[in-house]
Amino acid sequence: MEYQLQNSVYARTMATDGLTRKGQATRDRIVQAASQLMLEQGVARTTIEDIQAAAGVSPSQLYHYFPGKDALVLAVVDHQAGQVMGVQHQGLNGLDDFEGLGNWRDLMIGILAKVQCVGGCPLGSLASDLSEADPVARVQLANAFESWEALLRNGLERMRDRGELAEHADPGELAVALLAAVQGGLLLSQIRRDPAPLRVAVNTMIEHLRSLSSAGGVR
Amino acid sequence: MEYQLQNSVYARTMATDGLTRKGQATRDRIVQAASQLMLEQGVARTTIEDIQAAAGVSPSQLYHYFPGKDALVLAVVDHQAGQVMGVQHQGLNGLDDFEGLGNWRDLMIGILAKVQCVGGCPLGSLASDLSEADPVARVQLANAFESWEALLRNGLERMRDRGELAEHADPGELAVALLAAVQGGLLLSQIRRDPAPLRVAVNTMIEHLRSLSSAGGVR
DNA sequence: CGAAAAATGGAGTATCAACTCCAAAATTCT
DNA sequence: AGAATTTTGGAGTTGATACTCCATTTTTCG
Repeated sequence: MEYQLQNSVYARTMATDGLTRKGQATRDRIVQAASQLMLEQGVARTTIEDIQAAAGVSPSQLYHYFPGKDALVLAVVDHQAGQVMGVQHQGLNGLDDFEGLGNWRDLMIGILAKVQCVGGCPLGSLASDLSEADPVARVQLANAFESWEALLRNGLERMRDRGELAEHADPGELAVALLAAVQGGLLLSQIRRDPAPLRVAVNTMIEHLRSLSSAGGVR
Repeated sequence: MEYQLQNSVYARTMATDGLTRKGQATRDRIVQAASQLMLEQGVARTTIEDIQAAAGVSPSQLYHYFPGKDALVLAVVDHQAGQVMGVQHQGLNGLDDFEGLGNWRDLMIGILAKVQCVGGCPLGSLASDLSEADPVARVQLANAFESWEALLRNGLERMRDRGELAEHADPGELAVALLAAVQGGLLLSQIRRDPAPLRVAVNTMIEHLRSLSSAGGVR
């Protein structure tokens, strides 16, 4: 089963209907191009002209689908949230043991290596870029991280219910710590151009969870 | 003893001499203003004019001290690295037990709360902002993180030598994980405007270290 | 088919942002 | 003091960038 954003903030914010199939395709092409460029060079450094060229559209087309750059940025945030949550859903869906946790880690490291650590986390980069510049985007990103955290928390709760984690383990706090390890690890990996920091950060958190397993971890 | 950057990359890169006392003051004012603005709104969104206004200098003054924006950005990176390392040195200097680790955590949380989570980590924000846009700045930031990591590693090694950590604990990996927890926690705190994520992320890592204490942690 | 709606092409504009230039004032040094 | 050097003021230039406008083509739908 493919993951899908059921309640796109953007869809709620902005009319997506009244668009023909061709129109949808053009709009998608714009969002796609904008997302990649903004991930690679930052939001402010990405010009409308860059996006036009990459998407192969004219100015009038872009402004036909988006009132301005700000609106396009929100669409990009939405798109990247969907992408990231798709991967996380894939990696965390039905997670209930340490093997699943290892697969999730490997999934992320694989993706990071594939892009050679360029861009870091699409959500994390946008968050850092937009937190102080665009209050609307900040809230939207905060919600995306909330969902991500919930996904982790649910998985950890399943592990606890299943007896893989001790009773006194706090899935809520552990989810936050795990998410922070991922984000911090990705940032360090991005700046060092080396997947190792992400791997070490996540592995260390997994080790911590093991020490909280009902068995008491390896001693 | 006050912490001081002994080998400023900028100092090595750029002549700082031939400057009169007044000149130094003006230059410092520019770097100071640029650092704050770039932290608050990002590098690309901060205009030279913004900086001129905030520092109270004319265009010719700014270009008298810096060949262009890129050079100023490098000076800002250098300045922020010095600021952050100053705090970290203060928090980690002579660290050799869990009490010190708690003080270090409280120091960071206190600073974060003081600015109401705006801007996040000066180094982390610059790293995310410049990693893909400015290769020179990226290397400079990578070096700063390297120093930070070394500071952590040294502290953890002292703890291990002192018997606070088990023999098999790996200070190198734990330092990376701790740094990632700080960075990830700061990012989440910035986007949620709440110091809790940083606190939880760091506390979880400290808990992990406790589970690696020779005593075997609280059970 | 044919009218209405949607999509597109492309030239054009107004503003902003980085940077330049040169003369004048302040400071340093002998 | 006085020459050399550093610092400063501020108008001006060049190019980039977000956005507009309107005519034309394409698609939808009764």
